[in-house]
Parts: sequence; C-alpha cells; structure tokens
Amino acid sequence: MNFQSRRVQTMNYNVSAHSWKRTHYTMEITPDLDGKEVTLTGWIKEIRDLGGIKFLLLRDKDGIVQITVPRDEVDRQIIEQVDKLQRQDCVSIRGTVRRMDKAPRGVEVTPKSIIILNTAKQPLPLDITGKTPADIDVRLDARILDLIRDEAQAIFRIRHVTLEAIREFFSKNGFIEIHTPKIIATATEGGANLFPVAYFEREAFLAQSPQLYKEQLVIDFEKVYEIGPTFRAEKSHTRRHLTEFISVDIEEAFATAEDVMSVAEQLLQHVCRTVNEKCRRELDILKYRVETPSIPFKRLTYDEVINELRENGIKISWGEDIPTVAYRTLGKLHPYFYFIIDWPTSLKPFYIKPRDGKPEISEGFDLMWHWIEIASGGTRVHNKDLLIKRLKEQNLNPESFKYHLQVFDYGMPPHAGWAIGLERLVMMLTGIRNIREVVLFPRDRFRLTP
RNA sequence: GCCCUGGUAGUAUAGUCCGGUCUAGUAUAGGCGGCUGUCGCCCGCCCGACCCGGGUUCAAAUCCCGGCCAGGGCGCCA
Repeated sequence: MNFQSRRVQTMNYNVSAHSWKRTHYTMEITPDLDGKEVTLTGWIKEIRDLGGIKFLLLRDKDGIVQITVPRDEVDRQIIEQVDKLQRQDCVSIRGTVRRMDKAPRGVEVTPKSIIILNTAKQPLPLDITGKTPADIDVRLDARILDLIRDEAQAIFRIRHVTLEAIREFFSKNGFIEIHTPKIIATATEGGANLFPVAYFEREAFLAQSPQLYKEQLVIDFEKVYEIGPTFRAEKSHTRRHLTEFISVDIEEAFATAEDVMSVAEQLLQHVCRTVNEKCRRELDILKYRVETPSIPFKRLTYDEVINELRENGIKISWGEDIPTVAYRTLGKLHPYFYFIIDWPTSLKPFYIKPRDGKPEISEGFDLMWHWIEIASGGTRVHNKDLLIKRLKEQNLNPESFKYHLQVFDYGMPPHAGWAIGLERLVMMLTGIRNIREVVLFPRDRFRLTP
C-alpha cells in the first residue's frame, strides 16, 4: 500500500466515522441479521487477543455481544482503535453482523468503525467479569463496577421484577399507592431509635415507618400501600440489618389480622410465581431456585412456638420475646413461610389490638421465612380511648400523639395492616445471604459511603 | 454497647501456629512481546504488597501492646 492510497483511505475512514447513536441493543443482534450493518454502544467487558484474531465482549444494559476482529479482514485504522481498547472503555461500534456458529449466541459483529467515547483507568479496582472474587467491602467501595457482574445484575433484575409484581398485585386488588413523609416532627413510637436531622431551626427525625400515616389514610382510601424508605438508628451489625431499607406497607379498612394475613400470603405466592416465570436466567446465574409456596401458610401460636422451643432445649417463659438463637431453631423446624400469631400484647406496639375478652393476647402476627422475620402486622386499635390506654401502658405520652389521636375522632374504621422488609424478601428470592448484596448502596452502622 | 475473627501487590490468596534461604510464593488484573476461533484462551518477559505506631530480639510479615479498618455474631431492633 503506497502513501497516497493509505492517505485516501484515512480520509475515507474519517468521512465515514459514524454517529455514535445505536441502532440495536446487544441482545437484538441475532443470527438472522446476518450481513446487516448495525451500530452498538456499550462497554468493553472482556478482551481475548489470539494474535491474528481478537474477540471483544461488548456489554450494554441487556447483555453481551461478541465483536470479532480478524486482522487481515479489517482496516488498519480499526486495528489501531481496537488495540487501544481496555476493559470498561465506553464505545460505539458500527459493524456488520455475521452469523457464526462458533460465536456466543451464534452471532458476532465485525467492526467497520469504532468511536471511543470514554476510557477507563487501568487496572480497575476489581474484576468486572467476577472471575477473580473481591470482598464485599472492596466491592461496595467500587459499587458501580461491582454492579456490572452477572450476579449483581441478576439480583437487581429480580428485585425489579419483585417490585413490579408487588405493584401489579396491589393494583389488581384495589390498593392505592401512597407516599407518607419521611421527615417527621417527633420521635413518637418508641422502640427503634430514630436519626435526628437538622430541620432549619428545629430538630426533626427520619421516619422509622409510615405506620401512623397509613393508618390514618384508611379513612380516605380504605386500602393503601406504600413502598418507601425507612430509617432505623440501630446499632445492629449483622448480615440481615440495614439502617436504611425499603418497607412494603399496607393498611386496609374494615379488615382484621386474618384478612391481611391472607393478603400477605397471596402476595408472596404471586411474587414467587412471577420471579420463577420471569427470572429463569437470573436464577440460573445465582444457582438458586424459588419454591412457589402453597397457601394458606402455617399459623403457629406464640404458645405453640415456646412449647416447641422448650422441646428443643430453649426455655422461654410466657411473655418473653424470642431471641435470635430460638429463631434459628424455629427456622430448622419450619423451613419455609409460617406465621407466628397470638403474641402477648406486651410484646407488641401500642397500636396492635388486644384480643376482645382476652386482652393479654394480641391480634398481632409475624410472618417468618426460615428464621428471618420478613413481615409483621396485625389488627389495629381503632378505639381512641383504648389507644390512649395502650400508649400509657407502654410509657408513651399521648400528648405527643395528638395529631394521630385526633384522627380517631373522625370515624376511624376497624383496620389492619402489615409491613414487609423488601430487602429481606429479595434475599429470600435470590438465596443471597448478606442483605447488603441486594441494596445498590447499602447503609449500615459503619457504612455511609459511597 | 459487648464478643469472636481477620488486615500481605489493583483483586484474591500462600506464608504467621513453631521469628532466620522471605531477596515474600501463586492466580488474576495491568505493561511489553508472540499466537486466526476465543468463550475463566494460551505462551514468554515485566511491574506491583507485609494496615499504622510502639515494644521484645542479634534478627519481626511472623511474638507482645495500643490504634485504625474490615467481616461475622450477640444484644438491641414495629
């Protein structure tokens, strides 16, 4: 090739430099597009250079397609561009689709023009192919790169499908989606510690639950649900605790605990079925299987639970809460979903209704999956005088609940509800053992960044 | 708040118990070179690390003390 012709070719190359806008996503590249010219955008995930032929794996939001570069079949300018490419460089590639049995998915693209839209600094802080594993601490520090891994992609697709299924279920069943304030005025409910925030000249708090608001809203909408963040300033540092997590809450007017337990069962069955149907590929990646539960779920009374635990060597006297070791034992005895009902009233929050005629027993329940609590709820107190009595019994000041209590003068119906911890549900659906894995940017006792 | 375990190249590990051929091994990533069908490609060469501070000792990655950081567990947690 003489100087003249090379120069002409360079000019042609420059003239033909394509717009970087994509024509197809990687997963749309199929063998039947053989011979067609396409433009793809994405990131280089892996490079395998065999000398005379080079394979690039181009990743976009849906998947991967192989870019094949046979040295003697493409322009020198392409080779020069390709030789510059590194893992995680951001590129636009225009090229020809080729049906090829030897390629992944039976198809590959041979480039005609490459635009490097941005480069990635090497070496990367972790292996985006996931072949060299990194500790969770390292991965969370470089979370954006970590989320490229197939496992992470699978987890968050399952999380997405879970949320979609939940919303679909609620819509079909007549619930309306609400959003209640996350900045609240007073630390009212007792129990979990709240995070204080500086709110202009006052102190405010991050909400630990939409509980009071959702109860009030049953007057206006009867059936409400909220999927939103909750904040808990607990010093727990375990693989099932976060300081910020997503709570899936419902509240329903003219309903009892048994009614909303039924809603929970149906919802979980629907979610498990949907994830099984829509996330086969993701479950394969995670090497996990979700069993679609049959309903109704087992209902164990608190009394039955403590008897069962006693038979297994764990002594709990009536009225005591169930410690973690005991839950682990219970999880072995009941390996899937089960409710624990008939809790002592003293162990439940003030808004849980004591049973009529037997007030030491409450109408509260917990929904367990193995040894982990994934939901809790119950029939609520809807009588104002009883609610005030319950507040006092729990050493809470009715005065600080004045805005909540006034609503009980406006025709508060009997109602019931529950809350599911979304992350714990996603752990269950993915088989992931550390809750931080199922949150994009987890917050725990010690982690506030990135 | 308490308890346990750990901290070695960008990442993941071996070595630590029982101090000395550790000039710190290996894999992967990264750099350079070679290789035309890879799909955890392969081959050769190279770069790169003992968390910080103090102590013991002739000698410390290794033992001791303190700190920091991380992981896990307990308590706590609607």
